[in-house]
Amino acid sequence: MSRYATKETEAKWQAAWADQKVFTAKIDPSKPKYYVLEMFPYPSGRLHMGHVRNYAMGDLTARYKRARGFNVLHPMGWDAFGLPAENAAMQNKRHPAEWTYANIDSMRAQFGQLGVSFDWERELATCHPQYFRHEQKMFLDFWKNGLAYRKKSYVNWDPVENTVLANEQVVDGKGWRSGAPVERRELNQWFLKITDYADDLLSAITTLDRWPDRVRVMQENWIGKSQGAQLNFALTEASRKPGFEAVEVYTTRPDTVFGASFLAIAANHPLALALAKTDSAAAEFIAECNRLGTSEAVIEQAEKLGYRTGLFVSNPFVPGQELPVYLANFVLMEYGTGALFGCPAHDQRDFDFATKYNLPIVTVVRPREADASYTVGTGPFTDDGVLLNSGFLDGLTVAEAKKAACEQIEKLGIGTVKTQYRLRDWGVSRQRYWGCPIPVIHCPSCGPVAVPDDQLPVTLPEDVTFDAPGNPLDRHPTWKHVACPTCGTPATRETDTLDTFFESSWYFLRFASPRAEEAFDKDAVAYWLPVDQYIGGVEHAVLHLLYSRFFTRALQQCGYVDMKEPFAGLFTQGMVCHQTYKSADGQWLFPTDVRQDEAGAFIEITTGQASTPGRVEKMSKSKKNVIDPDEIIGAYGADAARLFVLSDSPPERDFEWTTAGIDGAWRYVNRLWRLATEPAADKPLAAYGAALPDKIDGAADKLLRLTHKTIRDVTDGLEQFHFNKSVALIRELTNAAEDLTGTDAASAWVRRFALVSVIRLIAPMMPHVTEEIWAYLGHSPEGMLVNQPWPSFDPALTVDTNVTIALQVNGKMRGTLELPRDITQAAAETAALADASVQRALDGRAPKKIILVPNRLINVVG
RNA sequence: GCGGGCGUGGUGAAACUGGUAGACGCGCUGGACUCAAAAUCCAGUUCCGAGAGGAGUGUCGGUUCGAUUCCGACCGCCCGCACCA
Repeated sequence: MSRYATKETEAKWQAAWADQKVFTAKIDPSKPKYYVLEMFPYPSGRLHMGHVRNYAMGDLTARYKRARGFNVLHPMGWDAFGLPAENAAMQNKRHPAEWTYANIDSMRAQFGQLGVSFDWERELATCHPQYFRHEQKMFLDFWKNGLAYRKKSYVNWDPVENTVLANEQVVDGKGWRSGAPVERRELNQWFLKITDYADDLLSAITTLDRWPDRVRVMQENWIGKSQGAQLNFALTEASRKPGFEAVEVYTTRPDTVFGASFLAIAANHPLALALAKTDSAAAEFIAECNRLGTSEAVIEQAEKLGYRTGLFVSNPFVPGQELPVYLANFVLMEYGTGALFGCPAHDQRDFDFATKYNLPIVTVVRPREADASYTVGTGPFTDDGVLLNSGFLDGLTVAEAKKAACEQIEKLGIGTVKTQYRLRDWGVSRQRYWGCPIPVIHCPSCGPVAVPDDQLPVTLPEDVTFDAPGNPLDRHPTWKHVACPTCGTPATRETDTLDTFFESSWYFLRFASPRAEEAFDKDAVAYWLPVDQYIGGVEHAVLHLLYSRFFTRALQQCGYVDMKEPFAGLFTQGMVCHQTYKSADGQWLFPTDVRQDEAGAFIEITTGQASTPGRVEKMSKSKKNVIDPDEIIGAYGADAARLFVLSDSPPERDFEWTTAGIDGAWRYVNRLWRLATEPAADKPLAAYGAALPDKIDGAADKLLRLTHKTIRDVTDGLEQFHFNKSVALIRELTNAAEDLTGTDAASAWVRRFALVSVIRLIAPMMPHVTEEIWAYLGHSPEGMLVNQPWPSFDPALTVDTNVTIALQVNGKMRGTLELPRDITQAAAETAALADASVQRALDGRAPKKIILVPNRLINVVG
């Protein structure tokens, strides 16, 4: 029995596709275009199984759409800036560029072995000056158009590393590498004005009808629109300070102003800072808050604390009522006005605060069914209800009272109706070397000045060291010292680089014309964009996808492109998981370090000791539950690996890698190969080009009809991203083709038709073995399988002449009947009542009613 | 707490708008081939029951001739958001 030779065959076809430039995309206005894009990878050096799954799906889509007659664009590039390169530089004394480009080379080779249909002529790497020179221009254009600005902002500062940390890099309030407590520090940072587009980004979500609901919901939550009022609480005479007449607060519950019992302001609120100058206890409290860091997880865990300032404000709705002003560690300067009023009776947090500091709790909303004597008890009442103890609002519902309160606020001239967003402007400054330099020069007399066009790109100096903490750009002896482009006096370059989300916010546009002198060739963008199908992990549901949506709008505003939504269709695939194992002393073990003994117990191979199997979790280096794609491709070939990751689970769900699963896929590859090359004596295949037999009936006719049905259903499955169902249908057809015996011409012809249909349907998943079988079966004169159109089906042959109908009595299954299609009610009744099991179940009773669902079932009610 | 999703054999999962639950795969059991093993092939595999038959899609209830599917209550799991004023 011959085994299919994966290595030689896969390499052969990969070379053939490349030689004929099969996947090179060219603009062709006569054909409909289809842009398939998988999120481009960070060049870590090796593909992991998550990549294999992601790119198997993208490649399937690209190859399928090509066969359907689309002009497909399927490019690949590298998200090449980022921290790991700097970490590697520190550990291995290798320059980040050298390390990155070497990684790109090895990953490109791995993609080649997988047989993914990329157009490599469009390859780009974001760390290349020919890429980021456009990005620097964009940044400057954003600045000119008011979409980029500089402001002081609080960051997570690692005092040992001398750098800013992202929130994810802060673990338990400490730097992930240094272990030093993270500080809140105020730095001058560049921001992009994503908030300008908050409302548009939110309302346009409804147009993204080919995006998963959950991603749309996540973006809605992230933008976090709320409607409310901004209003002033005047400071009492005794509390006034120069420049502070009142405290402005934001509220979504203007209906509860009558129930206010305190004001709370952020520790870094201007009033708090003014107060700190004369009040050392307040200054102490503020310093304590700043030690907390800015990570939301940290803030959440911290105890809610207040400091009573001794200042008072007047309640604008209750003449004469004075409310104490607190500094509070839970009030965020970044949201609203950095100040709020507390209404303990109708808000959980305010209730807790009031209880802790013994503040009054005034009930101003009662449940509809309660009477006017209602007061809140052990907790706040936060539902809808009716107002009381609230002067002109009494008797109104919450919604009516909000409206009335807002009108009153505007009439009194103390505030306005205000829509607020949770979304904040995008901070893009990073104190890092391996990123795109921000093309700005700081001049002592002119301030920040744009680097002139003819001096772009600003490139990174290569002679840098990573042996000291902090930013190598900042401590480089010469790089930052330049003359001011405006006045010529000595000035310094901006030493921060851009957040790497910047590069990934426009690469999908650059792919349309990757070698164009301008950032974008207008015709190419007009033809290829938007991306028809974007595929990637759900972990990018908010940041990358929201930034890209904003960026496209910003580019439109600056005249670069004429569109605002970059991704028409989005698919988020699940993670690749694997069982974890621990050794006897509690260390993680690689799956390859563990075997099972005869009894099924897990044994650590090197020590012979028992190993404990743990949960099935996302493959990660730290838990060692990883499988190296190279080893799998070496042992089983790319086709088996691709088939397995597509066949076992719905693509949006997590996928568990198992040895048994890849074995099963491997068996199928070989089975197909044998069916084509060594058919059994009683199961011959017709010769290439054999004429359609005059008569096909019996079992051969059934297989013929099943083949047409399968072509229809597999196509539907692929259109809907139900890859696992399509695989199941193809395997079913394979089984049926193998089950048909007979050496007659009709059987041989149909058997061949079924088998050829199988390889054509599964070719987008397993492109190599199917190409080989196609050639083996004599189709070479028609050209390669990769260039064949998608198989079509004959609707007339997707229905059977006879159908199997379920037979029920009172809704319970009593058997099945083989009947001609579309029989009449009368014929169905006769057939059903003649059935022995129906008579037994009726037990002599007369049928009251007989329900016929055409070609499906007959239900006798009796 | 708010929002979204999910719960089906030993296991990954199918079942279109209510109409034969468990397709397809994995595993397992038995058999064939083999000196033997691997590979391959054949048969079986939801549970109880020898059988007829009965039960069964997280739990309880409802609608219906008929419910994995629709409605109500509950239990459990996953994901996102959250001192957001």
